[in-house]
Amino acid sequence: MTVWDRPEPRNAPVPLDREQIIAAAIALADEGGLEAVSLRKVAARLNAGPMRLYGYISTKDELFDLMVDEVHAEILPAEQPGDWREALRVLAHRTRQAALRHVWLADLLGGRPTLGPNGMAVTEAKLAALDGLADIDTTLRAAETVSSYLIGAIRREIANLRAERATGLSKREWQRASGPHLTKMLATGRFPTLTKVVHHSRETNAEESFATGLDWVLDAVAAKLTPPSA
Amino acid sequence: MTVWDRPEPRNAPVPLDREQIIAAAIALADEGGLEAVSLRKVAARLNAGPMRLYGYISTKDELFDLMVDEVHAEILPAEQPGDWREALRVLAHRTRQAALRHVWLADLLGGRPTLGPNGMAVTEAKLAALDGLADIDTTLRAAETVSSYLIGAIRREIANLRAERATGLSKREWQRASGPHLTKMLATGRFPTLTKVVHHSRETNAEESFATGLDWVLDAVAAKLTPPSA
DNA sequence: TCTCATGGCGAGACACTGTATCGCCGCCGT
DNA sequence: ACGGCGGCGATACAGTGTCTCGCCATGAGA
Repeated sequence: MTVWDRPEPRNAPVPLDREQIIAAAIALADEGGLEAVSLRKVAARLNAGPMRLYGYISTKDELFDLMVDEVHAEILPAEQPGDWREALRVLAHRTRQAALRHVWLADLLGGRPTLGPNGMAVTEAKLAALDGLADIDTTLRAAETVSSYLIGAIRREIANLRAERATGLSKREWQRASGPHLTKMLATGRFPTLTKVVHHSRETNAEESFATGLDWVLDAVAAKLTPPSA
Repeated sequence: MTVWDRPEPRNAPVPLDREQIIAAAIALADEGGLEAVSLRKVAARLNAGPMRLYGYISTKDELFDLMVDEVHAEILPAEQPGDWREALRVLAHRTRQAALRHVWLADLLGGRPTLGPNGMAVTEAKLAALDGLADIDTTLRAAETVSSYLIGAIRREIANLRAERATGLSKREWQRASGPHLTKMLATGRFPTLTKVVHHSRETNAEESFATGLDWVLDAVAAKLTPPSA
């Protein structure tokens, strides 16, 4: 065996730490979705063998948790508005934007408790915005209600976005032209209200829908924070 | 080769239709979660080879869609209350109960548009409950907002439930005893509000939390359906 | 400077996965 | 009784997450 066919002693012996692993995994997910993330591919991107990762990570789910936490760092704004409502609104919109940048986030959001440092910082920010405006239980319920709406709305939006992308058409076009199944379903007459809505509703802008629903939920929260009797 | 070692001409030649496949898949998922559902195992449960399923199903994701739609059949109540608010409340609670019966539903809810007949029937029911109480766009927005809360709240609840089950303790116990990570995190002092909430909030009942948040959202919807000016 | 022990690393193995291909075999029509 | 057809499953393939184990490069000690 000559020097030439002997493998290099190490392929770019990058020191390799968690951050790099997470970054590589996120890059992979951004490009090809969550299912494109395999430990082998993440390792390959770092010029390492698959088993090397297990020094920094103990399971694939743990890697997903770390990815989610990393994105939560993007979500937390530099500075928070003093107004609780504005603070929650900003947090919500930043979460949505992060999900649009990293569509795979929708698959993970709400799937596990967020115990990472950044995720907890976001939770803290939500609670802090509401702190002192009502008793603790109401504060907690308010934060949870807003978060629930957030998770559901983002998931729905991304799900629709993917469906549209799959057919490559706008929503309106999609349901009319490329959705023969839906058309047939509606034609059965078993869904009169749905049919009416589909045909007569305005062309919807996703961001506007999100913002409107969010405002409604915030209205509801506001009503509970400042009880009408007080 | 004798008769004895020759395989039976067919292992219980069950005619096999979609319903059975879906039922088998749901049973598997109920027992071992979504990841316990593999085409091989589903087929085995029906005394069939894996490839047999492809006559009724074209991909695994499609099977998941069918499972979700099947559960939506459990969700639709026999009869709907006339009161829109009560109708939506019943629908929401039935969805939650279905998710508690089939925890894997939380992983799928909101992940793809619901285009199955039962899923669409549920959507129809939601819209029908709100029909005529406002213009079409408001109706749609209301239904979507409630659905978003529903998806997020269920996902969060199931995520927590799984985390608790993993440690085998009650929520309170969990965060106090078995969550050394969390304890350490809170001890850093970077999450003052969260810490306060964790220590001072009431022991929470999941169903009550869900119901309360739902009521808030329904309040918000009610306010939009009957504008204060009218 | 030479040697030895240590431990990080990766090759390989294992038990699976979803899905495509293809040839057998039982059944139905003639 | 025979022939052709078609549904079915064995087999194959490219992948997956994770475990085990032995190599080899690096450090310490003589």
